[in-house]
Amino acid sequence: MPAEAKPSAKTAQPKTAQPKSAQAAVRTVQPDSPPLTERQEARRRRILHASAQLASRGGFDAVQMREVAESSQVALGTLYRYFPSKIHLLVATMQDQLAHMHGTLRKKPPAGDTAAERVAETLMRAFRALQREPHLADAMVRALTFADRSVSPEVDQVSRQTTVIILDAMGLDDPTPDQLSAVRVIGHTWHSALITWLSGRASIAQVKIDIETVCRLIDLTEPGGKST
Amino acid sequence: MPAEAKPSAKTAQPKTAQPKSAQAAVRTVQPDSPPLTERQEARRRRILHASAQLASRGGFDAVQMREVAESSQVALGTLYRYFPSKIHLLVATMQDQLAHMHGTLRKKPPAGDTAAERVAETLMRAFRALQREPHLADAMVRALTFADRSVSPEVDQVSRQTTVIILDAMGLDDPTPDQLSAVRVIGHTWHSALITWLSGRASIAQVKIDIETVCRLIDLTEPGGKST
DNA sequence: CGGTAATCTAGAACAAGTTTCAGACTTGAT
DNA sequence: ATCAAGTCTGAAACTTGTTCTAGATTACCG
Repeated sequence: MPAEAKPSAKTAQPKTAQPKSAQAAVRTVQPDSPPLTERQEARRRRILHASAQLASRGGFDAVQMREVAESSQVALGTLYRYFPSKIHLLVATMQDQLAHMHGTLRKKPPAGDTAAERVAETLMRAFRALQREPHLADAMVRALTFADRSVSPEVDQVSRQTTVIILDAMGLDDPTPDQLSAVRVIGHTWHSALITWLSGRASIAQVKIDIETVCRLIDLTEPGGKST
Repeated sequence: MPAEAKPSAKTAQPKTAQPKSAQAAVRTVQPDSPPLTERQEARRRRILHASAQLASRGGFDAVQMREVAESSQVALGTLYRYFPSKIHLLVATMQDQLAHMHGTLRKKPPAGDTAAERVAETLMRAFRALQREPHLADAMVRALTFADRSVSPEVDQVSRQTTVIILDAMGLDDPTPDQLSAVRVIGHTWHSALITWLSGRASIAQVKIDIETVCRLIDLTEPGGKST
């Protein structure tokens, strides 16, 4: 009955399926969502690629839906079927990049002695990676913070991915509520500091200091921390 | 020669002045910029009022430039002369509201024993105020995070204002670099936590926890703190 | 193979932010 | 009072995100 499966509003969109890359690492996504045809999978990848490419040049504004459609050889309507809005598209692009980064980070675990050091090192490493593609970073981060409720699931997924990366760096498997809260705060800081840097309101040095500062919170929640 | 003074690109708009950044940490606004005529001042206020009003209803999307112009009895072109973009307008609206809030907060200083407690209390109070106008909060915060470099001066001004509020709550006049960094991190967290709440990804309780968590950082930087 | 339902395409159409323009209006100086 | 320069107005035009439509394609079932 259906033809190429059906990436309809609940299917092909970035929301669902991603038997993709990082999943193995942490169960990146939801198990549901009808599988995509190979051609559909290919289309999806072409779209994400075009998105990242355009973003790498001019940033958020350079990612124009018509251009993405053209670049990825897909009709505008189809693009919208896969990604219901520009924001959805860019958030999906971020999920993609994050998964990639997580994989990279895993290969070379940070070497610090304390959890705080390792987390700070990891975040700075991620930050350095973003510096290499500032426009892309701009597009993704702007999309992330501008996203409204209709994109919550996807944005939440990105948050979770970030949390996993931080917990990984801490070397924790089973964090206490206190630690989870600290991790959330670190995520907030990382995110917000990134924005101030992207908009030219903070220097790289300042971002570094802020990250190091917030990472001290970890010591406070560590069982054997200084406050014990 | 000029007529009603000239709110031209460099005047009435919030853009100008930037002898700023950390300059006086309190010097809320720019001393320069040609003074506005009374009628211009009135127009500006009408515009900001209309903006806040529309935002209080539907949030970011409900603030449509044509409507703002109509509501404030100003031609569209004039609106754009005063505020070069919707983002500029909303950020200016935020400056307005922030100034108002700072005034309110000053009247009833927080009563906590420690600086951390006072800051947390102050932020939660501000948070409660925002809860009363969630749509307005949404519009302002989304504008703030979406702002690109062309709005940096204004956004920076908002950051500074926030910093002042926090320092006020701490009861500090002359913060150390360490403390300033902690304050920045608290600002990041406040901002980002607000976003997660607005987009429905975090509960009020969670925001509270995060704020309390990050405020503990203050203890770490306090001269007589536990780490000394 | 033929049928059918869903997908994809091309392109028009719509919405809201932003720009542009000609002409009427103000302001401050002479 | 007059004038020059800058401001405001009203309306059209332009841009880019998003929606809609009719028809061509594709996938899968029997």
